[in-house]
Amino acid sequence: MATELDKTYDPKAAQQKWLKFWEERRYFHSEPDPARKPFTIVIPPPNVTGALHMGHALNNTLQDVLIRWRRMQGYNALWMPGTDHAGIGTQAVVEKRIFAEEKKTRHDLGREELVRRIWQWKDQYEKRILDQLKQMGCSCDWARTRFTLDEVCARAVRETFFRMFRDGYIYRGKRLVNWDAHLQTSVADDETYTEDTKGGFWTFKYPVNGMPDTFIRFSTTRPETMLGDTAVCVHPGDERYKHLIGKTVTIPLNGREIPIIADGILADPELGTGAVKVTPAHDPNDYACWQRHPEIGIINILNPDGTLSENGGKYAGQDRYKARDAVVKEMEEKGFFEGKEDRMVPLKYSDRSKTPIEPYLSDQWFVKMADRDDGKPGLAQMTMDAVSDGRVRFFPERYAKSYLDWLGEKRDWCISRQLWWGHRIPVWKLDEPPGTPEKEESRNNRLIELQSQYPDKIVVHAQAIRDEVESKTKHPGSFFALYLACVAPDGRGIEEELEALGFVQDPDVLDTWFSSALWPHSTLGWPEPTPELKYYYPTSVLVTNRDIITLWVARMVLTGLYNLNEVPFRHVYIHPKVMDAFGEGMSKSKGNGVDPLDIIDLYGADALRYGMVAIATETQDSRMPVANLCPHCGEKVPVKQEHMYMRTKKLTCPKCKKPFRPGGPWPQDDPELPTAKQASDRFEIGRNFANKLWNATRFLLMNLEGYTPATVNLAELPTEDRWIVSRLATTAREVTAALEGYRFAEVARLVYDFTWSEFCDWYIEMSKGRLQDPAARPLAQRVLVGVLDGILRLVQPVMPFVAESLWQALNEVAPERGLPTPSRAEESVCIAKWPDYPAEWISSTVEARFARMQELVRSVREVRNRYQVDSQHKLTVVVKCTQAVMMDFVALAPFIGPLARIGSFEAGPDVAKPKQSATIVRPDFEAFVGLAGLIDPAAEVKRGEKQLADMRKQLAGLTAKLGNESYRKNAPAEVVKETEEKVAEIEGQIRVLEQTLKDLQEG
RNA sequence: GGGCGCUUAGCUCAGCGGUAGAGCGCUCGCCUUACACGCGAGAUGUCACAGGUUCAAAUCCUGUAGCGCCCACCA
Repeated sequence: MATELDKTYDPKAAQQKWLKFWEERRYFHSEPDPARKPFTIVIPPPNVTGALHMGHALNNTLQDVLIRWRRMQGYNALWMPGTDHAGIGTQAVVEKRIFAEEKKTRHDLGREELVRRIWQWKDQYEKRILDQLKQMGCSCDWARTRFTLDEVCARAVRETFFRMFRDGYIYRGKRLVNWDAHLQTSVADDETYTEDTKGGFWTFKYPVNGMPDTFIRFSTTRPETMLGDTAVCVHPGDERYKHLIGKTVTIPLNGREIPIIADGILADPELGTGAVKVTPAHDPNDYACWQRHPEIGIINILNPDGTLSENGGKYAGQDRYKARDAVVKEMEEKGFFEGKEDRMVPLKYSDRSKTPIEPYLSDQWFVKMADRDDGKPGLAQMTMDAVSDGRVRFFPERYAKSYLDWLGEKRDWCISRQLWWGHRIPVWKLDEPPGTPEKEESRNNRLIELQSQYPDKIVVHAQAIRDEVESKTKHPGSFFALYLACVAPDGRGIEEELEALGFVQDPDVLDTWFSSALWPHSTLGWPEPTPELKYYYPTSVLVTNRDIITLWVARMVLTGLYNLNEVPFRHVYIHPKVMDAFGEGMSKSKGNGVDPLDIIDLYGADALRYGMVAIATETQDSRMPVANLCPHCGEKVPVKQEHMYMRTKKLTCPKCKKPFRPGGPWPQDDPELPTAKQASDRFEIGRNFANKLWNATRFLLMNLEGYTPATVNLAELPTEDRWIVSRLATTAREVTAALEGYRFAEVARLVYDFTWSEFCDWYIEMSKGRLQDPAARPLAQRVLVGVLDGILRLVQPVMPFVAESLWQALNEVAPERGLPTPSRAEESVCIAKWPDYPAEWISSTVEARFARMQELVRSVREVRNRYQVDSQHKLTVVVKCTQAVMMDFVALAPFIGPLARIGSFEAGPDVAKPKQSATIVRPDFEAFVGLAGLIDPAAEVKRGEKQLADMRKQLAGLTAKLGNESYRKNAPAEVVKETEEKVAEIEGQIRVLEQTLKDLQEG
């Protein structure tokens, strides 16, 4: 009859089988259906650059748990999948590869060809990433997969840009940006890292004009920027320099005369010489100073490639580092060099090219975040309000602070990147030098015509832009007319018209976050009024990492409010980080990652998922010690700290002495060495748990012969049945509450403990006897099946593969099941109803009674183990307890092993206290276990005395407590009562022990 | 420098006002006919440190130290 299950769970077979099954049945596909409530999550789109790592495993497992749970609850659940084009990252990777393979740069290939190549890369990696997600069991609606650069998303990007441009939120300006001279693009602050680098700290002096032999001394780490100095700055209150303020100095390198100014923010009298050179175009602080003192001017001395521009005078064309040496040499020769100190200086590097960042003045596009001139809240404020007033809630709550603090700075958002891979900025510009009035007029007329012809498709901003660099150097006071025309998404004809007029499209692309920011609505088809958008938006919850609260979460709220006047999601759940064994974040540069696919391979997807859920506690990041499995002999080689910092590329197996390279999601390129797979003990729990579930079900299936579904009467159930039903109902409630509060680790713990420690260790064990008894068997079967049914439902969101395997097996043998009245089980556990058992099932009385039974059993087992009583030996047990307890105890007899006799003091003194016995003293009963011929009275006395001492100590503590007047006065009555009861109990136990010890000593 | 978090059994972590918990590891005994990815029993902790609040503190407050993360800055 029963389906035969193997002895152990085979995750690989299950994964293969059920992935296909789910896909075929389209359980994860969702269509708008106004009759049902939606539950929607949009995936944080993984970058197409890389491989999935543990962070992804965690992030996506948690989303899947929520989606699967809500789906079971009857929600129309949609998990929208997709990937992110990740501008800089992807372009850099592909460029690097092309250079390695073909020795060609992007300039050799040209824009079109490079972009084509990146698309090829994207197609390959997107497929791989989505496949990895599938392997994890993610129940996404794959038919809806989006990509941040696909047509649907592109349209949303252009539409948003157009609206923001039209409304004056997007502007073009000159700003100091982090310039990557190697990739020749600006990079965002978060795309840089700072590293202490060996550098110099030079001190120079400039001669003060009109004051012979007077110099002003200053220090710098970048001497070449002297060429771009436009002032020297001192603190207004600095007595040493007060008399020099307003004077000028001459830069010896180029003879330029620059003022000495006072600025209390820039200059710190405590630091260095107290005087600072000011290079507005190449230092963020100096730039800020220039904004306070615009009269000093600003001079850009760098070209985009990192060489000096014509403003560098005789150094023009030299690389900035060469120029640095040359400048130092010239200053030294001219006698203005005061000394050099070797120093470790913190230097900003580009994360992508690993080259030092240059602060660089360039044209960029910005989104204005500040409050509006008309006093209405600006974009930042609007975005903050959504969280302040609770339209968006953070879990855990404390993360709202990061969000609000960051937005509170209301810093403009630089959205342009000098890349080729991304959404091209939909602005055409005309910035020729001023022409003849006639020419300009005809052009203006044409522009006006265009605007009236396509009123909703084109916005032209004609701005008088003062080019700060030029105005101070070549054409003081002159202005350029600059036309910026933004074209709406479907304005093809207009673009050509503009180009005919001499307009050129801006070559830059948008910051990746600009398109990611639209993700919750762009994926649903916005700006089209699609049924999806109407039905699924706003989404239910966003599950993400704390690192991108500002970069991504805040900006999604911003664009959601701006485009739809509605937040993109109700809840934001921020999960912990997975750290390595030494408490450091996992990253490619540290080489300390773990590949989730290795874990799936070794432990199964269910184990990976269980591990991820168990790790997701509310406050703490989680460490994950890993080992490499030697590819030659399979030996586990633990990863040590030194492996991390050295970024070890080769390890030698301590057992077989053969070399291999360590594993991870980012393995080094080395075809010579075999790569290790990685293991971590932390996933054994999940693997073992899956196996436990498997075998519990296997046991049932072996004992379901003759199973007949029928209603069970709760009131007539034996104690253990009432107990397991009560525990199941309690557990289901607690699991639901934990999920509602995003307390994932608790979910894992609850399900595990109930299944293992209660259902398997006690209930199944107790059912064994009943299953042999034809009278008791049918009921035992019904309750067993009913409880297992509930467990599989509760397990499904976390471990869907094993749950489905067992559900299907159970469906073959017991398709009609459930408590108290059976019904036909759903065809898949994925779409089974989430358990919500009636409150009447829960009985604290029954649970307390059963706890006492457990205590009883454990006590006897303890004695058995202490005296190494073998399984043949028959015990005599005498218990002092009530009739009811006695009945329970008799029922429990099989647990205690063979019994000669069992008796009770209060149920009837039919059994005399055994002569040679071990004593059990427990809160609810006293028992003596007869151990004729086995007992060692001396040992028993010794043990008893120790126990007695402990109890007296405890008693003394409690008595003292009760003697404390403040305690009696202030502590809650029930606490005092509990203490009193405890004291009475211990006193009773002490008496029993004392008597027993006396008996023992007397023989 | 600012913010946030962490410090509990050898390891990884729960607990977050009323007598210290789990998994792994360890000790002892078990191939008990679901499971050795298992069963039963056991040992193991001044809950980082110092103050404070309270009848009562691992739990709340303040400070110190160490670790981590985020943000800012470093002429």
